[in-house]
Amino acid sequence: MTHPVSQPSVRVSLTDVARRAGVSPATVSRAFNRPELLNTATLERIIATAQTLGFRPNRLGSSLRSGSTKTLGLLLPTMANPVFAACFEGAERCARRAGYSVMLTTTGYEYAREIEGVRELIDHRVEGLILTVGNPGASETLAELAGAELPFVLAYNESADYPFVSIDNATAAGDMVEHLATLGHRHLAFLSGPLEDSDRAAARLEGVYRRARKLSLPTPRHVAVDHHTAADARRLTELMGAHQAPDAIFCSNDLLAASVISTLATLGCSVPGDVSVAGFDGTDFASLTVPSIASVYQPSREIGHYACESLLAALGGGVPASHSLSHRLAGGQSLACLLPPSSQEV
Amino acid sequence: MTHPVSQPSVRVSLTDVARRAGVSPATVSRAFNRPELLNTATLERIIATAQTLGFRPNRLGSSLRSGSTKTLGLLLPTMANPVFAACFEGAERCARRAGYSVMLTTTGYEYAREIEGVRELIDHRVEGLILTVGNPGASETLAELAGAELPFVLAYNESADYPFVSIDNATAAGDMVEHLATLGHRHLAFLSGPLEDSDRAAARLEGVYRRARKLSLPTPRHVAVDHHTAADARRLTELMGAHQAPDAIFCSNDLLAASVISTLATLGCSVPGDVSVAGFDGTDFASLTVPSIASVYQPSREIGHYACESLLAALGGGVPASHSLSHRLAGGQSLACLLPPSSQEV
DNA sequence: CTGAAAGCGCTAACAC
DNA sequence: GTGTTAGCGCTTTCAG
Repeated sequence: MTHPVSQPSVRVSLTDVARRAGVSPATVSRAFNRPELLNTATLERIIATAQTLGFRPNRLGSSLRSGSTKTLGLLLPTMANPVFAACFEGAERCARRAGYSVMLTTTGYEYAREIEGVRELIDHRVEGLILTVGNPGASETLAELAGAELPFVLAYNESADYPFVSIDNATAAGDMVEHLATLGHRHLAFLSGPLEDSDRAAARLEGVYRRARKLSLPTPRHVAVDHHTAADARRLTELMGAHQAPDAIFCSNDLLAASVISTLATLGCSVPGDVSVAGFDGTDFASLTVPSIASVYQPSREIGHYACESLLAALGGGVPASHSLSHRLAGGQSLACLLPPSSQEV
Repeated sequence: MTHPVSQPSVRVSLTDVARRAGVSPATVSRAFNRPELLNTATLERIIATAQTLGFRPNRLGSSLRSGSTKTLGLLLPTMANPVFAACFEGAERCARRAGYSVMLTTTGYEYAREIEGVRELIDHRVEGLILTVGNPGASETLAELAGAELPFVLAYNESADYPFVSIDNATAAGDMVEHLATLGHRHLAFLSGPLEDSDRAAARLEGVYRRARKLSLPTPRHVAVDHHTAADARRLTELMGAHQAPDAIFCSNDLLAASVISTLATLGCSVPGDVSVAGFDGTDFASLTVPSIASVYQPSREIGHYACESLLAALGGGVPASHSLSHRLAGGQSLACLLPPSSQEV
C-alpha cells in the first residue's frame, strides 16, 4: 500500500522542515504553494524532508496569514431528510473537487439555530455560504450576510432579493394538481408542516391553489400539522371524516406522504383504494415503498452542486448566479384513477 | 490577484475594539474568555464597544494561539444512508452543546477517500475524530491516527484494538436469524454489498452463519452485490430460481431490503407471500413501507451521541471509552409465518 | 531563485 | 485588574 509515511506524532512545523532542509521558511512555503518558482533540486529536497518529518501544513497559520480558509459553510434544516442529505453530498463533492472543505451545520428548522449557525460559520471564516432558511424574506440572517459581504447562495428557497438555486415550487406543485385532476380527482387536500418554517411548503400550497382555480376544481383544503415529516392521526381522521372527504391528499414532502399512508392504514383507510396520496421531492425511497409514492422530483444533488458551483464562481467577487432547475412528476402507485374505463360513459 | 483596496472592511479585529474601548487587546480577550477576571465596568464597556463595532472573534487567530480549535472531525460513508445521517445529528448535537463545531466528510465507502478525508480533518486541526471505516483492522489510517496522538472513536465498527461505539453486529444478526427460524424459515440467504468495504456486513454474515449452525439450519447462502444499497435483478433472479430457493432473504441494511422488495415485485415475486425479506438498521422508513420491513434496530443517533461524548471526555488526555449499545428486533410485515397453525406455540 | 522581516488576530506569561 | 511582551505557523512583500 502506501509508504512508511512517518508518524506525525510530534507536531512538525514548516520552520522545522526549513531548518532540516537548510532553507528559509519562505522557501518551504513556496515548495507547497508555488512549486514552479523553485529550483527543482531545492524543491525535491524540501519535499523529501517534509515527507520524512511527516510534515503537514497547519491550515490555521496559513489561513490566518493568507486570509483564505478554503472552506465553505453549509447550513441545512436536517440530514434526516434525504433531500438535504443529497444536497449536502452534491455540494461537498463539488467543493472538494475545487479544493474546498465544507463545514456543515443543521438547524432542525429552527430560526434560532439558523442565526446561531450562520454566526458560527462566519466565525470559522468560511469564504462563502450555502443555506436553506425558513423564509428568506423574514430572515435577518441574510441581510446580515449581505452586509458582511460574504457571498452566499440559497438552496431550495426561492427569493426575489438573493441568489438561489431551486426548482419553481409553485409550478411544480401545480403540475401535480393537474396530474391529479387528469386522473379524475377533484377534492384535494394539501398537507404540510407549519408554513412559517418553510417557504417551500408555502410556495407549493400557493401553486396548488392557483392551479386548482385554473382548472376550476373546488378550493383545496389545507391542513398544517406540527411536524414537517410526520402525520397526525387525529388530523387525518378529522380530514377523512369530513362531510366532503378529499379524494387525494397531496403532501409537501415524501417523508410526510409515507407517514400519511402508514397512518391511514392504521385508520383502516387504504391507499390508493380509499384515497390517493402524493408526495413531493421524488426521493428514492418514495419509489421503493409499496405502494410507491407518486411525487414531484426535484434534483437535490444538483441543487447542492449548482449552489456550490455558483458560489465558487462568485468568490472572486460579484454575486452568485441563480439557477432554476426543472422538476418532473415521478409516477407511483399511490394514486387511483377515478375515471371510468372509458370516460364517455359518464 | 489584481484587486482594489475595497476589501471586507467590515472585518473588525480585537485590537480595533481595544483601541476604541481604551484598553489593551489582552483585556478585550479576557472580556470574552475569562470575563470574571474583569472589573464589571470595564467588561461592560468592552462588550458594548464590541457590539457597536460588530466584532466577532476570529477563531483562526484564537485557535492558532491557544492551540485549540474547538472542532471535532466526523468521517462517515454517506449521508444518503439515514443511519449515518442520524449518527451525524446525534454527534453534532452533542458536540455543539459542549461548544464544539463539527467538520463532516464523507467517503462514499471508498478507502482512498477515507485516508484523504482523515488527513484533511487533521490539517484543519480538529481535536478529535469520530469515524466509520471500511475495516478497522486493515486501515492504516487508524494506526496513523493513534500515532498522531489524536483521540478518535470508531462509530459502527467493532474493534479489538481501538475504541468504538456500536452494537454487537454478529449477535444482532443472529437474533434475526433466530426470529426467522421461529417463524419457520429454514433456507436463508444473506444479501450484502462487498464485504471488504464493510466490516459490519462481514460481522453480520458471521453472526448469521453462527446462529444458523447453532439452530441446525441449513448453511445460509451469502450473496454479495456490487452496491451496498441497491439490489441486482439478475442476482435475485438467480437466487430465487435456484434449486433450493430461500424462504427468507436477510439484507445487510434497510435500503437494500427495500430495493430487494421492489425488485422482487418486478420479477413477479411477492413479499412476504413468496419469500420473506428482512433488513438491518431499523430505520424509520423501513416501518413506513408497505409491507413494512422487519429489521434489526440499532440506535444510530445514540451511536453518534455516545461516540461524541466519549471523545469529548477523552480530550483531556487518555483513551476514549468504548460503548456497546443494544439492538432490538423491529417487527414488520415483510416476514411470513411458515408454521402450520397447530405448531404455533412458541 | 532564495532569504529576511513583518505581521495576520489572538492569547498566555509575566509584570505592575 | 490591566498592560506589555511574545509569539502560535504561516505567507508575503521586498531585497538581493
